[in-house]
Amino acid sequence: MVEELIWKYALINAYTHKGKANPKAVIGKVLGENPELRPKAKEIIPLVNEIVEKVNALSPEEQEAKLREIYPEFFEEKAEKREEKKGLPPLPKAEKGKVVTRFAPNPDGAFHLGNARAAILSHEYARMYNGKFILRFDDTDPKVKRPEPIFYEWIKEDLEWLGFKIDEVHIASDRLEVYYDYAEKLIKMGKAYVCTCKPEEFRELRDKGIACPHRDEPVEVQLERWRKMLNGEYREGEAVVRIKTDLKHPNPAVRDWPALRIIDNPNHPRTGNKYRVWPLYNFASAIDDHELGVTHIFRGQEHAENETKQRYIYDYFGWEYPVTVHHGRLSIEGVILSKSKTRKGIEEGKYIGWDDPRLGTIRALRRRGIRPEAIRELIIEVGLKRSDTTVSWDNLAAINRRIIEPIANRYFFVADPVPMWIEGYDEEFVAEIPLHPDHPERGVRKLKFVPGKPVYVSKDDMELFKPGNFVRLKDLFNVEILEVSEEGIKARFHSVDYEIARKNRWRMVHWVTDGKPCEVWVPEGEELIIREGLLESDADVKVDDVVQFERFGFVRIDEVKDGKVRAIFAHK
RNA sequence: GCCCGGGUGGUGUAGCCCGGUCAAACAUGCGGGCCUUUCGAGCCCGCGCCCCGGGUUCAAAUCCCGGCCCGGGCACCA
Repeated sequence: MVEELIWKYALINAYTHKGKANPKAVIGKVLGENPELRPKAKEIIPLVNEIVEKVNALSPEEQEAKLREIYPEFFEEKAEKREEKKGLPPLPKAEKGKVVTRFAPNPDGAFHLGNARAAILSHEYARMYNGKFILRFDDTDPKVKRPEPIFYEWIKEDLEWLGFKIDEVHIASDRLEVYYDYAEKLIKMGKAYVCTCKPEEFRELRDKGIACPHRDEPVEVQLERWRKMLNGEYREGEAVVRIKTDLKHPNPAVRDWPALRIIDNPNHPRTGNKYRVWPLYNFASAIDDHELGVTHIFRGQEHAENETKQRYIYDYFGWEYPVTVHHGRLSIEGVILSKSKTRKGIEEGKYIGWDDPRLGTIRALRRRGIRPEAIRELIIEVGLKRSDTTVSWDNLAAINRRIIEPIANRYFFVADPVPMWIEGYDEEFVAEIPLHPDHPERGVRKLKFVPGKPVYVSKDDMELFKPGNFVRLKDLFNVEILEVSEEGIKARFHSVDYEIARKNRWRMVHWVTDGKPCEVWVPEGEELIIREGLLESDADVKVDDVVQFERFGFVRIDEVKDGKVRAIFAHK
């Protein structure tokens, strides 16, 4: 009985590992799959050792035969094994139809790949559970991180471009009265107070764990001061509403944290100077997450401690805190993400705008021809890990390439053109080349060779052009290089057949006769390299097309103006 | 200083809560081959990892203790 079981696992183990079973692995499987045997482990181990020895003495053929005899199912199971378990793990405490998630950016800059992590996870889970996804603009700091009107639009556009279905949009600056109501409630409950200490003085007391003089004053006094905050009797910096917490909390920052403060001339892009009392992030966010029925929050681990603060409010009101998932920061190798760096670079004229191809904003990635699905896939692959991750551009490129490869039509682009004069072929030759090798139905482009006129080849291929070398001009013919000089290359026609080039392993290069001017912007870290060149004249490209310049890379057409083309490099 | 989090192939992640089906998976990368009018793509084969030390256990990537290293937070910012 038990022996037979051991035989089975020992044979499987031997079969899958070159004929030699490992006794430890066999014990593991026997006990792992048959928990009722575990108490008898001491008796089973010697038995396993004995049987493994017998199994290992057999030839692989005998092992397989024996395995087929006692456990033929193994060979069937093997075939149907290997189920992919791609995608995101299930969410704790999530019920179909009841999940509500939100993404709460400050519209003070463009949306970038780093923010996209929280956004995509939130949206993805909302869809996975047939729930609701809310976009809420956290624009409650008119001073330090000032929102700008354009970014409200851009963030929405970018999310939609990513394929989001946004169920609701809320704007914190529209909801100030709501926050005021809750603040007043907390004051009346004795859970919040108006503190008029100087910031440094408060900090000193706080660090010692001592209550400030205003904390324990009666509710009527607090309400009176709250009124003075609202009606302007207190100026900026003179009063702040604090939430009462444990004054001995190990983290001093948690102790009686500030909830609302005064800004004298907010000049807020949406509400102007209508409101002078503004909630701080933790207060507004805590109230809104409850008010809007958010069940699951995804945010960066830098917010992990804010949860401690916010929970005080939830406890005072008897609310249930949403499930939180904190992920690490996401960055991408060689791409600038930081909002402040980006802003500075734009002001200094270093970047051409928020969609400069060197940047990691969603708009910049889009401009380079990165598809939204690729970004989504990347984020899902990175998942929920709490530690920070830096993904390589290669990784994004690999995902993106798989997506655009079938759609991108092919063209010849010659960077830094060099003329090549060819002797020995006196007829016009028109090469017809499919727009996409796998999709002949899309049609062909025509490239013409005219005797007496040079063809242009790329300086990038210069090392192939050595006197005596042979190269094939792709889809045209093979030539022998005769001479290379400042003025260009002299070559002689050799043969038309591709087979000849193939057999001799001659390298293939691209060429054009009369191309149209084309420049490609190639972002390389901090640099933006502009490659000037010629695009085959028959190329009918339109803005937004993602195409492949053969042997150069995938690019997105950024502009077509007066016959001149500008493209932006995505990746090889 | 105080408070969190994390260390799995070259890189990025899964597995850890609940020890055995992990002789560790997936993607990317690298090497080789096949195919191919892109030294591209695709297909096939291969390479390569549980931070260190101790402990518990028949059995540890997984649990416990200690160490090392790396992030993040500690604003009247979000």
